[in-house]
Amino acid sequence: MAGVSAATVSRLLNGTAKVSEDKRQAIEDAIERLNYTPNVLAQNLKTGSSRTIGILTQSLVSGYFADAMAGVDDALQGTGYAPLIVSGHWHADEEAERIELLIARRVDGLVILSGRMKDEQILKLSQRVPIVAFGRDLRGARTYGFCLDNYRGACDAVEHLVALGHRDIAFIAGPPDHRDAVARLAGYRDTLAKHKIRRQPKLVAAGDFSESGGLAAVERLLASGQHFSAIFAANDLTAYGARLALYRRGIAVPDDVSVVGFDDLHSSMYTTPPLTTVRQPLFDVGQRLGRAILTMIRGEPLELEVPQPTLVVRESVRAL
Amino acid sequence: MAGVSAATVSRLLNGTAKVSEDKRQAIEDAIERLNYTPNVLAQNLKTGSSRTIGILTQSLVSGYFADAMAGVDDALQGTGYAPLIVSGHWHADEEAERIELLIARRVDGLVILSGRMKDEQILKLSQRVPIVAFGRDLRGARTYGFCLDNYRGACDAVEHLVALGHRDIAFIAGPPDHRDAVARLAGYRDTLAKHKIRRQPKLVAAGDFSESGGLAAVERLLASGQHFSAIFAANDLTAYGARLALYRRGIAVPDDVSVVGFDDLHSSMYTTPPLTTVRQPLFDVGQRLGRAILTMIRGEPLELEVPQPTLVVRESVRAL
DNA sequence: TTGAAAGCGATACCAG
DNA sequence: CTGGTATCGCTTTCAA
Repeated sequence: MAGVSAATVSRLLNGTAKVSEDKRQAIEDAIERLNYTPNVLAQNLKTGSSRTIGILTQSLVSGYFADAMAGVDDALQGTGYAPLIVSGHWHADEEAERIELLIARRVDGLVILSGRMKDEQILKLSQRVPIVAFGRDLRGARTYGFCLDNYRGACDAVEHLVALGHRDIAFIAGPPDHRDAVARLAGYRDTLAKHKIRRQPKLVAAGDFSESGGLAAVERLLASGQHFSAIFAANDLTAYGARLALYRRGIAVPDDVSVVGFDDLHSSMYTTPPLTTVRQPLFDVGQRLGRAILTMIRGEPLELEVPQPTLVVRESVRAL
Repeated sequence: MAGVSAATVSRLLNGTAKVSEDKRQAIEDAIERLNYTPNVLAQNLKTGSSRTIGILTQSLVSGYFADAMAGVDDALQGTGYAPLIVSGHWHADEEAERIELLIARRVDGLVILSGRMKDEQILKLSQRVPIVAFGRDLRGARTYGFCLDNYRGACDAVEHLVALGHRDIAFIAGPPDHRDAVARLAGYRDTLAKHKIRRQPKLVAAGDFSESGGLAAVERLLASGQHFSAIFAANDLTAYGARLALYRRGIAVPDDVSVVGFDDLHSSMYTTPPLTTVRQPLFDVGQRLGRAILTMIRGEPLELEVPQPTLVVRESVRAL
């Protein structure tokens, strides 16, 4: 329609070579009139790149993962890359399956958020596609993975409680097979030990990173008869559940019992009282992941510094 | 490697025609050894279908949209279609831009969750790709859009309050340019009128569907000196903010003031007290959207019934 | 600066 | 049942 060859159109659109002014005009007119959009699929087939980044999350409805995904999305914005998001639902098999789906679609890179797959599996996958991961320590030619320092975050939380005079501090744990949960428990234990606070096994209750788990844990804690002036919950959701259990028993927060969470979900700013918690900068993490995978795809060396969790003091803790 | 033509491999993989047992074996061996995965991009180019469904959301971090997305994802599961998610951030221009990106990637269908684009724009877009939308009433050859009955949901909420003896009911509105927000306000007004409760303009405070908006609204409400025994918030986030504002003033919920929300986010089950609210079955909506777009792609006629919002009574309201 | 032509990896029609 | 061949829409030499 513009009276030129396809090659010329391609060159104009990609800026691959100079195109004379009159042809440029003609081409742009035709594009306008035809409502033409290049077929990315054909481009991909030719170039071998889909300009798509696969994101494997574990949940589409979790505020925790959502923040990280938003960060990745933000980093991809304006780069010509689009995110293809799939969820593994915390199930190794499903994760592997969804990743195959991404690879079949020829994603140029993969961002993996947590999960239960083995590190070796990921390493093997990285032969097929560059990968950056969050929630695991990975280093390789086409792989990079990092964690936040959950141990230190937990230490900070407990230090805070201890500094305010708390000695009987209960802990509601996360899933024992989750590395972050384990690190947080270790931080709790070690900090108590550091301050020579006697360990009371009854003060550690099992949880599962969910509100209902936190609620049930507090009921067990209360039933055990063991005294505690503060609760450190393995994550914010757990803290929400704990807070509700306390409310049901008429136990005031923070007047009767102090509560500290972990993650700093958006909503933690608006709980009653606003929750003191350890902030994980997930959006920031997501951005770094997004930028990292792009750098890796370009074949440039990547230098990443890992952000730190920080204690956010709000109103759910009081001094004893 | 299997000593057969590409055509035969294609036939085997797609079950398009019978393939003799020995060749089948040879092909499968080769696939195994080569770690071969069909290049979906090339398939797409040939078939003209990307086996991808574009989802336009407005926020990656909102529990409201997350539920709907999870529903779509669930409906797509096992169908061979994968979701490509982009966010418009409540900005018409950005929405249009992100949709172009999806179309350039040749998505086979589009799921649009809310947004600020004009219906006409969407109708025009539907010439290029089939579209199902949530949050707008659309009917067309390759378009289908529906809303939940926000008006009725709001009526139910206010009826509940009135039935329990509340007369001075404050309302915290949503963005005035948001159709759901408008419908909820209308439901509030009409229900009061129906019960011959005098309209008190001071009892309607502006909000923006966010926690901070709810918090500020309650402060203004309190400052106005106008008495109210209950607050109906245009959405749950607003209710959270309202609840915190009340807490800061030492006003108990529900003893001093009752609070009702709208949406029924997950976390509303664990606020203190658990929030009475109007439930929008977003996951269900997402599933229907996912199934609908698939039906539409197959060219089958679609018959959709729209689910209803329902009042979920929890503990943030008391009888007067 | 431009066009012709080859080719990316599949599918589908046509013979046989 | 199977192979050859054209084709999908684009990018990229190679010549002109």
